[in-house]
Amino acid sequence: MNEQLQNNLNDMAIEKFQKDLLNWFIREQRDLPWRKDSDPYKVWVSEIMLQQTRVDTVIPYYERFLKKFPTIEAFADADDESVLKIWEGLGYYSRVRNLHSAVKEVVTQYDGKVPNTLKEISKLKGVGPYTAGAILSIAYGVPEPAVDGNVMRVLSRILLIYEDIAKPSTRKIFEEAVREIINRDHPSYFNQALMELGALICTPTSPSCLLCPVREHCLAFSAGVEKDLPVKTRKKSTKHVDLLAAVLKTDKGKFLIRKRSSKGLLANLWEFPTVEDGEFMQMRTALAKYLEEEVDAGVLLETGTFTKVDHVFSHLTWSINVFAGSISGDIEVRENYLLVTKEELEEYAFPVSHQTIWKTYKKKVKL
DNA sequence: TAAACGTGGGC
DNA sequence: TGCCCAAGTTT
Repeated sequence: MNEQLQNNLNDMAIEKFQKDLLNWFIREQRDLPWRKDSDPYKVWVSEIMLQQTRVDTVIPYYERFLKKFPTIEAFADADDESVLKIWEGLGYYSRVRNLHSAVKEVVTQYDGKVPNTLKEISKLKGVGPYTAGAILSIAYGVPEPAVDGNVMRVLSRILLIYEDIAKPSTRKIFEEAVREIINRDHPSYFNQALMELGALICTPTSPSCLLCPVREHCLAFSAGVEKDLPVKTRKKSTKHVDLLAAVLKTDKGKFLIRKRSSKGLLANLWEFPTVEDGEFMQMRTALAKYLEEEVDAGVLLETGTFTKVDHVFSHLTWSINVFAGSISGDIEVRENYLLVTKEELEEYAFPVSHQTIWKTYKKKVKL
């Protein structure tokens, strides 16, 4: 450990810090659905949902999820389509694929009991260092660090740490610090209190230092540099992709949808047939011809696009121009395609961009 | 290590 | 509008 950091830790009144922090947490913590009990399965589900996702967004998903899958066995038995559907709109869909896979492993290999050791729990898919520490401390009372973005922000200020928190290697520095200051009698409260402080008081911009229960321990506050911390380099800008999509209806009123690849972006979700808007595909007739080959049937697209959907991901943006059209003839769709009624369509999981396409289609085109 | 991986909210 | 941010993990 860096010598300056070690000195700062040595100078810290750790017991007083713990007491101030824990008392504040017990008094001020939010009433959140995953704080009603410490069932390891429920803690696990909540921690996966909360990765890179706001509390307000997670709450309704968490409630729905546990209503549908109340026990670890119930979730283990779920089929892949319903698993994806309940995650629809939450983003980072590999989270739920990994969670499902890991839960099945726990049920078969650990008799349904979530492992309580760092070594075993860390082997589970989707359980990284943060989530491992969170489950161990919150569900089992094990004094492991659970270092997330909140903890790095809070401790960078309290301990005056100028390491770049955008770098993967930096997390270890904060884990070492937490190992020195964690309250070993109440690791669950301690870890949650650090995160809660980051969420409510020690916020990224304009922290509420005058309300902070541990400001007397905060080196950044003493030095008046709390707004300069944490140090975080920013990522580069996103790429742009132009797409063409088609909402196609048969004369029997069914719609053509397609399952995305099991790898990469939005894996396994469903979408309206889409192509990149390259040199060959920029014309409506070229798109129709392409679709005809895909479904081996006649495809007729309307003249103009009925909507344009712009969607921003964390690492790229899509601009989708969307046509409405019809399919006719003896339709034999390929493996990953499906013809469904409008009611059936709603049972499948779509990315938000294609939900938007569907809503617009229903509103201004035919339904 | 850097990049991929979603979405919605705040300013 | 555009950029940053939110209880990260995988490759």
